[in-house]
Amino acid sequence: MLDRKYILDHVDEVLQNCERRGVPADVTGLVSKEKERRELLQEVERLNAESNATAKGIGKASPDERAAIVEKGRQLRAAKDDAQRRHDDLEKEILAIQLQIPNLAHPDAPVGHDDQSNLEVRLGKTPIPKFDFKPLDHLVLGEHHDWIDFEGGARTTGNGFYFLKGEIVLLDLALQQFAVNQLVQRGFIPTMTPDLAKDSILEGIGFIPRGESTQIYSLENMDLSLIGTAEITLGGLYAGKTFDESELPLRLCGISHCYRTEAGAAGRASRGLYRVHQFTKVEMFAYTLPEQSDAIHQELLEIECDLFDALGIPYRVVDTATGDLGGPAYRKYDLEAWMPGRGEAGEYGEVTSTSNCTDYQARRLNVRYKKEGEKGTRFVHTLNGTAIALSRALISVLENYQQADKTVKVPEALKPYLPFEVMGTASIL
RNA sequence: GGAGAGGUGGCAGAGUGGUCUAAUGCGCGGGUUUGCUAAACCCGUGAUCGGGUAACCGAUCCGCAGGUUCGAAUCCUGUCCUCUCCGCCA
Repeated sequence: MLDRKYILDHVDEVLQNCERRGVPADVTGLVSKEKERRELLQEVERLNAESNATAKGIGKASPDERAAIVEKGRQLRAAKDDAQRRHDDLEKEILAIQLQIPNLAHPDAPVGHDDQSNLEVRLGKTPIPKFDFKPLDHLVLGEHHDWIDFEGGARTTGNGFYFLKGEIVLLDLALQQFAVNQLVQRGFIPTMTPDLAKDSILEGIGFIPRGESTQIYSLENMDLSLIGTAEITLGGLYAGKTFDESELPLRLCGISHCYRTEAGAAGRASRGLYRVHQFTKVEMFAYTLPEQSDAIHQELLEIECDLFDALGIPYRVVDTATGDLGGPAYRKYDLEAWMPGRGEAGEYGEVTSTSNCTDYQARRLNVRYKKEGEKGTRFVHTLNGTAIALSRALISVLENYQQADKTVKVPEALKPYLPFEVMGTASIL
């Protein structure tokens, strides 16, 4: 959510931003309603002040005077209630518009209406592998070794759910440990978060938990939903808090399951583990001072690059175009890993994403900081980034490290966490 | 899940319908006194929103949301959280 004063003072900029991001919002409606609301607010306050003054002297009034005062108070209250009601209705309408207005975009973010305008900004250290055989996709490999069982998932839970079995489970855990260890070394506080969160927290982060096209599973008769990412719980963790300046930046990482309905997202590009209803993710999250957020955003990106460089997986980094940013992000980078089994001859597929949400989420969740010697409090900035999203990381490892005999080598960086160096030889399982 | 107790300013803690729209203490800031520090004494001490060039003025805030009343920290309803005990359970 943008600051209301800022919107009023920068109408043209906000309108242009909505247009560039392809997010329609009735900004001019907000401006006129807000003007009307402020007039009503003054009316309410005037009536309140008068009412306060009227009630004050009643203690030492004679019975006649008392009756007059009560009658006057009654009238004032009726007038106030009426003005207040009109004010509150207006406030609701304004807030509804305000919540639709997306965050501003970083001036360097590429302008464009969709992901076609995303800008490739760099490549990973690992070159795209050359195979002297036709590489398979992860699903073929996974079914061959009985590592991935979508049939079992469908039987027990439904289409889009799966079991991991055998060596791939150890690979999954190794990736988690690798990522968490790297992050702890860099000063991130490791957390395991709830997999459920209140709808109000989801909304604060920028998700819409209920309704037709929601991507969120929610529980019946409760205001709880399954989280789509630990960003939700890590952002909710300090909702309502005022940090001391010295506590920031605060770096957290969270391990959680992630649940997504993926409504209307079926298709060939979603084969196998690429788009599933449940996966595990190690997520980075940071609360920062406003002046720190750009640098921390670069830091999160560097970490994501370092992790995939260390894993020996080729990737490219794209700077996300305005039209593909969604609501909360001010700037977003995606890492797209090379997936040799994807498409006809390999394609890049998104494996991580890091966003600087500036104060957009903090304003909704009311997360502030106080600066020594400064009056008042201001909103923190929040950032998030994927360290490792397990399902897609598994795809990139299986497909890039596969060998002609369908076995899969273990990335050097994961060897400390695994009791084998090659998967699929049936040596230990 | 059941029973009970409680949530008040940075902290502690009083206040159970109108002389205070929050006492008092601690903490914090300033001052007086004073070799220095300390003590003592005096003054001050929040947030949010709105109006005003400004000094300043007004409104709101006692977990949160409603309600009763001319008037609510105080009464009523709902709800969240904390603590104690019981039950259940990995």
